[in-house]
Amino acid sequence: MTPRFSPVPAEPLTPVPVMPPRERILAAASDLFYRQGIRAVGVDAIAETAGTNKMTLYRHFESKDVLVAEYLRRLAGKSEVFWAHIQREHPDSPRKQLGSWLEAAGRDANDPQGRGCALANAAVELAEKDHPARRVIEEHKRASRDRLAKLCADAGLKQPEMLADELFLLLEGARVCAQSIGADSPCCRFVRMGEAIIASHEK
Amino acid sequence: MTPRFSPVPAEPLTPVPVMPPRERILAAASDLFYRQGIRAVGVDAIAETAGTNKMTLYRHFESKDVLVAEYLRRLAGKSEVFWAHIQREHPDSPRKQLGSWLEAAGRDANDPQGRGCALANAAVELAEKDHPARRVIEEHKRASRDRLAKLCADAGLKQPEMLADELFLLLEGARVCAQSIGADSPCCRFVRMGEAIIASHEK
DNA sequence: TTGATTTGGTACCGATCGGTAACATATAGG
DNA sequence: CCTATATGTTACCGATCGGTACCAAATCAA
Repeated sequence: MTPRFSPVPAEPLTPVPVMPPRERILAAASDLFYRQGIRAVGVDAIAETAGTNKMTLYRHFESKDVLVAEYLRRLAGKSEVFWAHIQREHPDSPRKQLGSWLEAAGRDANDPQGRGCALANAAVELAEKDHPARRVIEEHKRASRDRLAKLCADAGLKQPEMLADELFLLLEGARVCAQSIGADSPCCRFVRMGEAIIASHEK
Repeated sequence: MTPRFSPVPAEPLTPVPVMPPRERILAAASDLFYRQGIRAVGVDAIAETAGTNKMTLYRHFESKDVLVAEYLRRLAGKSEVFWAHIQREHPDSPRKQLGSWLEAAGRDANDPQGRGCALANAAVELAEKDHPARRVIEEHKRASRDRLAKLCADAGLKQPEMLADELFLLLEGARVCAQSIGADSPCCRFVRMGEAIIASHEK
């Protein structure tokens, strides 16, 4: 059944200017890398999901590895935004900031769709210690832990460095635990544990 | 330079009966999977490392996925042996058993060659929720946490269930943190943190 | 010694991997 | 309008992936 008339020019699905290819690729990569794992996702799949092709992908990212690094860098950036947010939320109460952090972390660790921390997962998947992503991962993790330590100190809690380490590892553990044990796992009690640990550092 | 004489028959490198192929394959897979990651290692590499070939590998394991599952099952078995060990070490002092656990966990989390918990890493790498390895992982993690809870209860500590969750997540966190942050990371202080948390549950 | 079972070796399968060449098309700026 | 730049399309590269067919050599039990 061949068309007898020239087809009506199809209107673009989104009349507003669509995201530029680079952003679409990054968005597609974010989704696929996080949900399926970095090594499990090929560049073809990313290009297709982004509604483009492999050539355009390689015009914007010189290799899959630097795409991975950029994917993680963006996530680290969102984390910065989050820290700024809780600071703006309670400008003069480090204690409440810590509460916000704990609550958000708990939400994050208990997200049924979640697959833990993308940065930590990447560190597990990318064993090569010279992978371009590793710098991003280490810097982000170190910065997160240090921010937390500053918060604990500002909140006037006892042994703030140790408290920060405890809370940091508790969260890292909860996020990886959510992937190994499914439902009804220790990470369901994350917030309560965090509160108990904080309480044990009260003066 | 062609050989002028027929070569002396090479003696086997190990005169004693060598490990059977199945064990060699499992040993090779353990080493490679743990150090490089499961998805990063192909069956060819495993067979070659095991000093055999792909055909023999597939005669003993119907697929790479069941080889992975068996690799993890063995590790879970070694964990059972460890629990039996610390129980035999201090038969009538749950408190000392907990001390042994903490010390061993600390050694494990701070091993510079280590790459964290192989079971947890596998959970991160194998996102497919119907992968044969996932049952092994979940059962092992759940059993570990429950053993720890029993130990905390027997040791007569306050809120043993919560304490077990805290220590469990602390260890999970330390092992994943060792991979993301390199040296000088919170997991260096793992044992001290564990002791502090235990102390906060003292009656 | 015979016969059955277990290995090793090699070549191969289709699929996919990361990455590129070449060319056509669209878009935008002057 | 012309030109430069960004994007789309297609086909391809060599390498590797997980998995198998086939046969020879070794091993072992009877």
